[in-house]
Amino acid sequence: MARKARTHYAILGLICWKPMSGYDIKKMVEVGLRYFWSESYGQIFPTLNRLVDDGLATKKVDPESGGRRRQVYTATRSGRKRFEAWLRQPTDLPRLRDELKLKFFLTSRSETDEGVRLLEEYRTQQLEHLAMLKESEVIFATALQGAGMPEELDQLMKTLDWSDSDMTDEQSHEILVFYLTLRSGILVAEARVAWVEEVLPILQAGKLPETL
Amino acid sequence: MARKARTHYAILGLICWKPMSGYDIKKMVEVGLRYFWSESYGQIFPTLNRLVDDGLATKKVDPESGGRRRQVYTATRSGRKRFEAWLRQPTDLPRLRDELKLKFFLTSRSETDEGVRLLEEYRTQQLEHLAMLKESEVIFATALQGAGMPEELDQLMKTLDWSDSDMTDEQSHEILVFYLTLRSGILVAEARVAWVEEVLPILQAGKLPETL
DNA sequence: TCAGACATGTAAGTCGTTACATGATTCA
DNA sequence: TGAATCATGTAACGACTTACATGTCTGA
Repeated sequence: MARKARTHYAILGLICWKPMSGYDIKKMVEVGLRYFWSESYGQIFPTLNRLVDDGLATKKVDPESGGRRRQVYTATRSGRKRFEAWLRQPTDLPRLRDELKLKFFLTSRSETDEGVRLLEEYRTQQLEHLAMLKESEVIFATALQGAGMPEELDQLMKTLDWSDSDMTDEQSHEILVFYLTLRSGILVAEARVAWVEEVLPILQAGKLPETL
Repeated sequence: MARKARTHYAILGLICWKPMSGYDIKKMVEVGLRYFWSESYGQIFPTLNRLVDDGLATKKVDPESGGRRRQVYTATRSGRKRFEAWLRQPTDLPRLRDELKLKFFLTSRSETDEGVRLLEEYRTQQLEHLAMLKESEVIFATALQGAGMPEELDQLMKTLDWSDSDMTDEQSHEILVFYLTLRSGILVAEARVAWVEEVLPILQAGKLPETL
């Protein structure tokens, strides 16, 4: 397998988690993992077939499927081993390429106004993102507090192949993990907003406050 | 130019900021921008020549250079215009692909211990990163408070072609901008550590605290 | 019957890193 | 003289997205 092969392991991990088709994987990523991961069809299908070639997964046609025949992929024993070995390997920090900070830096020889404008754009963007995350947070928290299963989780439930009437401990644990990863997105977005609040007055004053 | 062409604009922006060679750009990125950007030689040199082909930059040999002849690139008028237009375009959110959160999610059907281990690894990693950032913070703050120019800034000073005896207002403004982008890295790293502190006890308890 | 959802896939191109090749100068 | 550093560049690969092509079933 290739150098980092993050996509390979992401997909291998998902089919270890639960046998799935390429389409299921895409749904799963869009509904549940979108706060910290993305995959496109152009990666998913070639990768799945590559996993089969490498003996890490098997493919079989789902006999129950209506529509075009679903190809369901399942991790083999050696696939699981490979996945578990990857889990234990040290994890790189996410790649840093923050376009807005680059723009901000590059305006340092222009008018201060330009930097202020960029910071305000950043704040607006992050606040919108935050609002979206907080909506999801409420949905997950409702489910976790046993106060019913919000409609918005239905699609996720279906992808996970759960019946909506009975929530087992394991399912509730999985919803908890969704919630926890979501919290991380919220804390980071809040930190970015806090950064703007800290930095705007300094930039406008042109210097650090005396009280540092 | 290509779809997003972040690298093109990053490099164009740097030579608008100040005429530089490919080698200077690499240094600049490593010393000053590394908290939010990266570029490799494999991108820098082809991109610089592409900018010349497109009429956005000019190349000339630096007559004063010892060693192998330096090729110094300068933005043309149309290069500057292009760069300024890019600055005003809406900025995408950074791409999300956080490998550790993926691992954390994928362990949700394994033993809780595995998730705990990953969170602790994340905390350690972030704390190390934070310590490094805070060292740099002290260095920049010292310079900004006029308490002398720390040795560690020498390389940066040289890349920016400043003599170390006189710090003009403009130079001090640029150091301020370095400092402000650094603060952003610090706030985000702190938020990630806070996330671990929040999440570890919840994961170990297996449920949200009653007091939510 | 036909729009829309489900489902799988490919081609082309963009984006980015790593490893390597090369050459000149400085200084111990 | 020869190691370190400054400096430029390419080839090969790997990572990822977008747009497109295709096919099947369901239900209005």
